[in-house]
Amino acid sequence: MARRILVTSALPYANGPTHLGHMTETIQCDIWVRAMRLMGHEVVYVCADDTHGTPIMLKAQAEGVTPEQLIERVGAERRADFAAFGIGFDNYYTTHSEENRRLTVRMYQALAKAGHITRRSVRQAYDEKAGMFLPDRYVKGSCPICGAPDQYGDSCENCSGTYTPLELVEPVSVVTGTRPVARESEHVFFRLGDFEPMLRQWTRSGALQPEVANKLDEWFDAGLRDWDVSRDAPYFGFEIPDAPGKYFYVWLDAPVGYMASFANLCARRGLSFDDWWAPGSPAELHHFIGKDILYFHSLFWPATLEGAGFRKPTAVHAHGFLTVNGEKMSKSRGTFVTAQRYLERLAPEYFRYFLAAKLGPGLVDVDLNLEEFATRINAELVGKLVNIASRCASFIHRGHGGRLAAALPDPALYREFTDAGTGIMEAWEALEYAAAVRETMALADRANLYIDRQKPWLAAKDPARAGEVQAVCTQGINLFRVLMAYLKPVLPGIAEQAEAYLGAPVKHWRDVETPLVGSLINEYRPLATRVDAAAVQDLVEKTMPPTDTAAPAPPAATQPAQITPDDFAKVELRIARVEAAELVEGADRLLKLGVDLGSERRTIFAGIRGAYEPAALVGRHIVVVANLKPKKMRFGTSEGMALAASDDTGLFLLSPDSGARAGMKVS
RNA sequence: GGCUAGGUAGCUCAGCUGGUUAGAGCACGGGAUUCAUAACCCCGGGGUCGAGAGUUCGAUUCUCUCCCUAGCCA
Repeated sequence: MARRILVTSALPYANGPTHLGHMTETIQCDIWVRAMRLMGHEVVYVCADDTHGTPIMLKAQAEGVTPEQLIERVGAERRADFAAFGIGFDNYYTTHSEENRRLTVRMYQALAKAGHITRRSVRQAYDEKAGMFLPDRYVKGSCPICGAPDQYGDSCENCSGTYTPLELVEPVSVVTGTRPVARESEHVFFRLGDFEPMLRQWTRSGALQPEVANKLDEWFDAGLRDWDVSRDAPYFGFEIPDAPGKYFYVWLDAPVGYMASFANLCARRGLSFDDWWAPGSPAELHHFIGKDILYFHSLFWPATLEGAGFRKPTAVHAHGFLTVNGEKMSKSRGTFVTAQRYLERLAPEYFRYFLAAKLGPGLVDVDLNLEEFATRINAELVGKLVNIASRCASFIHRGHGGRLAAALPDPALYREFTDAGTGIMEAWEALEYAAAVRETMALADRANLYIDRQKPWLAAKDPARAGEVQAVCTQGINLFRVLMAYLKPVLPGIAEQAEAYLGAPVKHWRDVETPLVGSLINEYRPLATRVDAAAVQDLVEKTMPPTDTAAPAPPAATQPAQITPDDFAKVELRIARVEAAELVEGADRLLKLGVDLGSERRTIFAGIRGAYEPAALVGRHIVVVANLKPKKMRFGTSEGMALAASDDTGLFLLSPDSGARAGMKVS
């Protein structure tokens, strides 16, 4: 029976670039969405930028732009990054929207009317110079408990003690560096405790992972406190209707952004909002979140929904963080990998595959070990899976004009593959991604073994056995097709290419229960290529060794290996004339060059924006690598590489002496 | 400190409600093969299943204590 499912991934905060941590979240969610669709369910997948709050306001100030300009820019970057990684949102919206304002106000008023809102005065740190109240994290000072210096205003990293900013010894405002003063202000509170019986029941209803429910018991035991949902001006957010100068705390309107994004989609797609959000709605509501925001999604969110007369989530799926080479993502360690940095080096679906191979339903962190990443892609994805198609394709083409045999020689084996589908799809649904990938790859081993046993390359030497060759390879290609269907949630792009190659789309995973026989298939082109281990290692920045010794690093510590003239001859260098040059929207370092190579025109993206004005390049002759494999980037495909010299003092394009013409070979 | 997870081959992990000589992939050693993107196939070495105690005819699997790791504590 087809289910109706609304899925959300957590709203990324709009204050910085998208990184692989964000991608981990959305990819897990996107795989689930695609899997559920492949099972025939109706799924709507929405997300949005989380745009309100003090950090956004201050960041915009620091950049000299308005908050609206900041979130507009970040939003555009986010959309592009998510699209590049194949995240198939039905809608990616923003919490700074009219729909969100309307729904947040509606929720607040309903809560107030039902008596779940209360007000009282609180004392807070106030920065007189900036004229604003300071969030806890914007006050630093020495820990009042253990005396550790330079601690945030909420808790101590040294002794784990918690306190308020006003208790800090020698407190300092992070905004202005001045000493904050205590000031009273009336705040609006949500009475979370009103919902404790409902929450206790809901958390054990199957909506949460067992370990999460255990965790919540701890919070129940500690007692549910009122939740402060207001902030004083200046604040970037929605003003509270009956409290001028007060704004809704960003965490109140952020999850409402799920509803707002959906409402915005309703208007475009003719869906009924209430069908999905009214109490008792038969539609399911699934939230995917990071474990850091469990508190908001498992307590405040269901309580505010219930109190305001909406349905509650069917499930909240929390996941762990992404670590890189066993360490937290951190700028100082060089392990902070932005989506951009990844996209400039590797194919997005490789990351999707790696994650799927590692992810389970729990809260454990996933480690991106770069060596393992390269191994899994090369050994599993390319060496095992894609290899099945690759090793069969040529036989079907050479002897049989691309036509598959009329029947499978081993229907029982095929049946084993299709029978495995139920279990694999169930694994996707249960978020047991690693298990699903493991089972699929075990089947890939069997497919390779089948081909190895049948040895079509031997039969191919005997014209009388042509039918056998065709049959065996038809079997192999069909086994491959089944496996691609199972991995389609993870590898939507590669799966589509495979479907195009076979001329048979897969809309439902059961579509592959019927084998593909007797039909023509297209010319095989590699569906995935091995990754270069160096490109993978380059994801993390080489961090400078500690400079305690103050000794300068020895120059060129590692000499590249020597090469032969033959090695050099592999590189085709040619003179090119720059015909056009332009800035690339959204890329800080790139220029897009249109170059004349004598016999043809090429587009090349070069990371030289910092050193050259586009206009100054037009008409210049430069040196390019002409036989470089085209590289797909987010902005287009780069069909070569422009050579330039560089070190930390600057970057300089190479030019030939006058007389050289476009297309000339350099050797 | 409290709580939540986890500690199984060099690495990443699988082992459901306790039951024959503890498994897979990668890595490593040997062999075979050449259709395939040095891919694929066969064989092999390698583990006191964190430590100790208990329950049991029998525990990696259950109980307790301890050690270690990660995370959470609004």
